[in-house]
Amino acid sequence: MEEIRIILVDDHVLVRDGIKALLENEQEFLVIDEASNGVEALEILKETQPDLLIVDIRMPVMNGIEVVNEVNSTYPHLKTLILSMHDSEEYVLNSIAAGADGYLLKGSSKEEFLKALHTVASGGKYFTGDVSSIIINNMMGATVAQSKKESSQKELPFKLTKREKQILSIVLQGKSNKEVAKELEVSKRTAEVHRYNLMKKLDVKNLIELSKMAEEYNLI
Amino acid sequence: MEEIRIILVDDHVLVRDGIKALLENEQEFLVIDEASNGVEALEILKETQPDLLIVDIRMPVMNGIEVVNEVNSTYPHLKTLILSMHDSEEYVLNSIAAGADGYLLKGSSKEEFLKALHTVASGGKYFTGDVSSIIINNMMGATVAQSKKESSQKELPFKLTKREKQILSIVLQGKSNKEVAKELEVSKRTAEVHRYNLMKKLDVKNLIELSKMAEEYNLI
DNA sequence: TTAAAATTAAGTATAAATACTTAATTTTTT
DNA sequence: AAAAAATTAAGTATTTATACTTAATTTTAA
Repeated sequence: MEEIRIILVDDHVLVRDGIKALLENEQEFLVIDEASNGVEALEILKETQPDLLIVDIRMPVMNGIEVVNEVNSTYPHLKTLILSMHDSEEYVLNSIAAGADGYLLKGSSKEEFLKALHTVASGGKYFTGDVSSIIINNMMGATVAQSKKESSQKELPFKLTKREKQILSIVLQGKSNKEVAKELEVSKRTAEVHRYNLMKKLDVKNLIELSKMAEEYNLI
Repeated sequence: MEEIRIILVDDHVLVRDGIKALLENEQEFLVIDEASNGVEALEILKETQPDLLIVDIRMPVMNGIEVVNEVNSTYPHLKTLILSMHDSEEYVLNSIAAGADGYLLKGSSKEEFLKALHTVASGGKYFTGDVSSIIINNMMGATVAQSKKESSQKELPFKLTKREKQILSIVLQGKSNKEVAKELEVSKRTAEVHRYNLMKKLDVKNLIELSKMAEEYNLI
């Protein structure tokens, strides 16, 4: 196995030196260059392409997340590991969105650091367990949603009749009363009344509010 | 601070004994009971309620994920930490869906184990970095989507003018042409024309389609 | 088996949106 | 400075939605 070529990007010399010292004992990693800010890093990348970039978030001129973003669109195969002092939601989520392959806190142990490097270098992701609250909560809110607390859906402060739900679902397809009427084989006036009644029940005064309301309470 | 009361759920005596031995040296944790499968665990919970459950996934009679699921709907405040031999996608994702607060591999270090316990006990989530590939990849597919490969947004097959975008955003708040006109201090007829033009550009024929389109191309 | 609720649909009136066209001003780009 | 694009707004006609009320049937629940 060839060694993994690394570029360090951090504005503190001490941090870079520390990491270099640490990696000197590991023959599978080779620090080939270093930069003290994002712009410098991108300059280096024009000439030398490493396998992995270890990037600090907070840096002058161009921060780590911007670097990752840029790297990701320009050199898609280059791996990026964020090394941050902070576990803020903003940093973590933006790192993921930017396409970072890993996220470590500077307080991590040497063992975890090396494990993260190996994982990321071999195509995996490594986000320290310390930031999993952020990731999982974001994931839950976005996709799986509830599960803890109340796993049932929001209680409706109103009750639609069966027919009204039918009309609602057709209305939410963008159909007019005339079209609703044709589809359900009733008079246009009937469709109008149902629509009128259900909008009154839901206390909305236009289609936009209606569709939001329907989504919120996942009617239909 | 009171000690954290724990119940161990694992079908291997040796594993339970190992964890007990490990936690005996930590005065903030107290193993109050143990079970060798899910059903047994739920039986115990009817009488004693701990703060935290450490659960193995593979168990006879009732597996760990089912236990977590059940615990989550019956005792929502009880924390659950999955201890697994495996980092399969199925296990990890199902654990999250079931509402587990943490996920550790049995190969974890003592330090990580204790950190995970503390994090979970205090209301956080702790998913070991070893499983972050799974979580992040799933997250990307589900929510953030692209970022690697093509990080740009969908190309618009049409171009709205600045004014049209303004009108659009107000229209999407459910406002009528009259209201749009008042807000932008133009005549109602002007608002009508803008609305007409933008709906034609977007090739939609009602508000529902318009709001879907706006969401899809994240206009506004 | 009644009473209550739901479905149907008409009447009446007003407001709003749709579907254009034409065209005078501004603003922006070349 | 000229051409192109954007903003403004009027005209005209038709369709659709809103805002009710009243009321005849059906269906459902007590």
